Amino acid sequence: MKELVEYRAEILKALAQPTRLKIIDFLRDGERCVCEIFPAIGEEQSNTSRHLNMMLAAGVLSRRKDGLKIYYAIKHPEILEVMDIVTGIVKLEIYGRHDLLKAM
Amino acid sequence: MKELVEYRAEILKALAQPTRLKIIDFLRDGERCVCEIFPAIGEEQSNTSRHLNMMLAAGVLSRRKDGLKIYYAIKHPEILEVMDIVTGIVKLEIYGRHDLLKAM
DNA sequence: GGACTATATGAGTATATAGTCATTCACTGG
DNA sequence: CCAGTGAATGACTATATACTCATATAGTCC
Repeated sequence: MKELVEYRAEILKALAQPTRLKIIDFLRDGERCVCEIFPAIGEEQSNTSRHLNMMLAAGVLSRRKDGLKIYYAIKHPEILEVMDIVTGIVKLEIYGRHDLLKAM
Repeated sequence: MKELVEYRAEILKALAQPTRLKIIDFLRDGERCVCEIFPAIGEEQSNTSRHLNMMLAAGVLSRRKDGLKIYYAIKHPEILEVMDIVTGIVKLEIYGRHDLLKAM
């Protein structure tokens, strides 16, 4: 039986990867189908599909079928709160480092 | 030069692992030395040290030396907010699954 | 049914990760 | 300086991860 700490790790791990972060960012304003997602983030369809399924399994995304298309959405709005907090921490951290000057 | 999305992933990754979550949980009430941390979480000293250093590098922990001992602490209180939000999501998720009945 | 579109998956590769055991480094007090 | 304690690191192993290319599924429309 899975421990609470493992469930927490699973959710955080589902967020802790650049490609998946791009997907989350892209889904901020609402659900999108795979055919919109993978060109937007610049990844292959197959790779994007795997990441989407992984986040679905972790409970981070939800999925809806509509004919041929499959729409994914952020399942819990709290995920976006987490993202905002982490972005804030990054900004704090960046002023203490010397290797990033862009994308602010 | 590292992208913003990579910094975010780095911080989230530093949190997304059971052993590291145990460390974070243990550091909730304040700084602790390595000699207190590794027995508390039930891991080897060397393994604990690696995780601590990893979280330090990611900007999640801070470190203070005092003689022989090295004290680690959670660097940003926002980290704890993230943890609380994720715990809340896990609890929501668990009621939709069937493989966890404990530790609530 | 057949052509077509959207998504998922199998198989493979290269790299990253978590962990162990043994050793080294850093600091302290006698 | 030496013995002892606390923390970090080297070397290694086993497993997980991200990705690619090719193929398989599932649904649509003629």
